[in-house]
Amino acid sequence: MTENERSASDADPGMHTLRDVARRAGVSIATASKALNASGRLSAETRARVLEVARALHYRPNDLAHSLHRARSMTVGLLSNDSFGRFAFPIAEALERRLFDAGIALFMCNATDDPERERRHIDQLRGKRIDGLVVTARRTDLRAPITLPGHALPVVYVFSRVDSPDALCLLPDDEGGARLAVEHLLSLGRRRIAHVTGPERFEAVWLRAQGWRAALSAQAIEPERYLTGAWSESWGRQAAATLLADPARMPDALFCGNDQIARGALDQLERMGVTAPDDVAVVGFDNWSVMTEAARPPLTSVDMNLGALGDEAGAALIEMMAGARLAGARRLPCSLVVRASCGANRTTAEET
Amino acid sequence: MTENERSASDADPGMHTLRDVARRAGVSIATASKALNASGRLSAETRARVLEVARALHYRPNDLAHSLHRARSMTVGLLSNDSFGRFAFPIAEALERRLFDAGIALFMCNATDDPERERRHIDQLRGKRIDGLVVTARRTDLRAPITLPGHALPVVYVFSRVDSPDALCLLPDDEGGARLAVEHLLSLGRRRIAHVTGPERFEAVWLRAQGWRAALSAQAIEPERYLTGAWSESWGRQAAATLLADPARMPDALFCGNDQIARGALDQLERMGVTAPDDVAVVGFDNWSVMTEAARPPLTSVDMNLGALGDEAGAALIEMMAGARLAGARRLPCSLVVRASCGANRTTAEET
DNA sequence: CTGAAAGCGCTAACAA
DNA sequence: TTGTTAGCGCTTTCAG
Repeated sequence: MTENERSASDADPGMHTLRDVARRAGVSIATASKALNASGRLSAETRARVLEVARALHYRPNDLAHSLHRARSMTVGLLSNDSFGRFAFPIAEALERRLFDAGIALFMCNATDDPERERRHIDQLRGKRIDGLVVTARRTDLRAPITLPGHALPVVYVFSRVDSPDALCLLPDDEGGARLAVEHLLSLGRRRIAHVTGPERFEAVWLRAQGWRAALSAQAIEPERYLTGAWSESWGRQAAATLLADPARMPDALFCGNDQIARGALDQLERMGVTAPDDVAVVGFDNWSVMTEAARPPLTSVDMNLGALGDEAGAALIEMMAGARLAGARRLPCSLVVRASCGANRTTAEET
Repeated sequence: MTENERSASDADPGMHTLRDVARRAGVSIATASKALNASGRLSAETRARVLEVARALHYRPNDLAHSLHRARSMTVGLLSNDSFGRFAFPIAEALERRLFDAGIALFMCNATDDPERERRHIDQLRGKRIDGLVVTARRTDLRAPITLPGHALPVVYVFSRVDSPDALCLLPDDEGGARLAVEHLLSLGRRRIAHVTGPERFEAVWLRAQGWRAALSAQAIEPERYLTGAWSESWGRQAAATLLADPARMPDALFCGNDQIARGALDQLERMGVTAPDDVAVVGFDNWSVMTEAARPPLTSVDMNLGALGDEAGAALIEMMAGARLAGARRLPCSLVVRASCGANRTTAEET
């Protein structure tokens, strides 16, 4: 009876069970279990025989049965209340890696801002007996907390904010990131630093503006020339044109709310014969390589360290699954990645 | 004994079991099961009582137990051999939606081109007793087939290609998409259509070039001026400069291998005082809105319909899980999304 | 050192 | 119409 008695070419041979292994090794199921889990006391010879058979049969224990027994599924849900876009993705990736390294599998759930869909996803996840849940989004704005009926499940909100004080929310420190950018411009001697950013209904917009104001005020500079618009290149172009229209009030630096705006602004500067960074320095936000590298000159930008955020979310969830009670809103530091657009020729990143 | 006997504020109350429901409704477990599954014959009164209790307790059946019994986990793995980027993501999203609508949950696995990591992921998925597997990638190039030891599991490769003839591979029709683009340019009267594209080691590069050649040859036009380089804007700029250097051989259209190249080319045209689309029409590939909308003029581009690809992958997998034996490489049609850069002022999409 | 038995939560025969 | 029982695959006492 060789190992290919049931070969992969059979029509759905199913997978071997512990019973198969035990039978073929001539031991009881309990013994086989002990051998495979290295638990209990067993003769080396028996253990070796069981392991040998298991390997030959490509035996893989059934996690479903295991989970049923242990009441722990080693499984976590990742719920995005928006399609996983440019922001949610780096987070999801780092999270997945962290959890996988801890032996935890990740269910991918996309609710696309549809409450009914979200409800059904949560129901499905409850059925799967997930041990934890990560909620993420495209924006860091406030959302309604997840309610898990009659069941205290560890939940981490990442790049997503919730009102409840006992919820754990992991967010980028937008304000600190903005301060970092503006302080860098100040250190390079810029004084008339304008801020061009996105729609004011985004929390990130006013946090970043806050950082811009704080950094300027700290140097006794009055923050003025604050323009909000869309998150687009075309808004960046338009804003730059507006800012440069009056030569008497010409800024010497632009801190932009995202990289697209910054790139549009750089474009417009060039069209108007204003050179960056000599005449006007520009700094963006997001450090999105597609933008920073294509911009001319390459764009200095604030990096939200989304990977670190996802990693931290995984670590926090693992702690919570082990019983820790984590709560509150934690803001993780951003970094500034310096490129040519701000007038320094350093290309290294500096951490906060 | 009210429903909040075990409220969410308890320290990990766990979840209620069918036994709890049965006990509280004063029936046997089997009866409760029948009531909840609407199976067997039951008095309406009993059924109602059971359902009422179940609702009050927020009872959710344990899918793990169910799966163990049915030997079907209603669970599928999504394995990306590269981080989910711009291409894998729209696919993943549509796939998730399709599977979720069929009651199937999706495990997210990222192997990041690391074979050892891939192996461990597959092992984990085997343990979870997944009913199917979707393999995806950032590129459509050939990869090694997944091997599932001793177990015939339905596998769909999407945006990812495998040599085996009995593997099902779903891919975009790159060649057809390119033909679509070039035919459109031809229909607008362009004749000297150059092709600027990415590195030749990408399968997509030579497929698209193939389409470009085929469309031209069909009109008895000799395909010439074929330039390969990086997938970047800066390559697009450089290539455009090269193509326009010799006024005697000036092209009247550029078909680009992706949107970044196309955008770079448009940029360069403008810098050289060549107006698009009047002097030179430009068409891109990918229909990546970040690029097409920021480009000036807005960029006409080929859309690979990645969502449709993901949806189709889900549908195919569901069929296979039901016993269908699907195989072979299927190429799904691309569409052309017409914007201003090619000289037409239509803005509607036309399907292949 | 090894095996028999109970049980995780659920479903499906089969009895009553 | 309802209940009893066995079993999905595994782990874990507890006897032998």
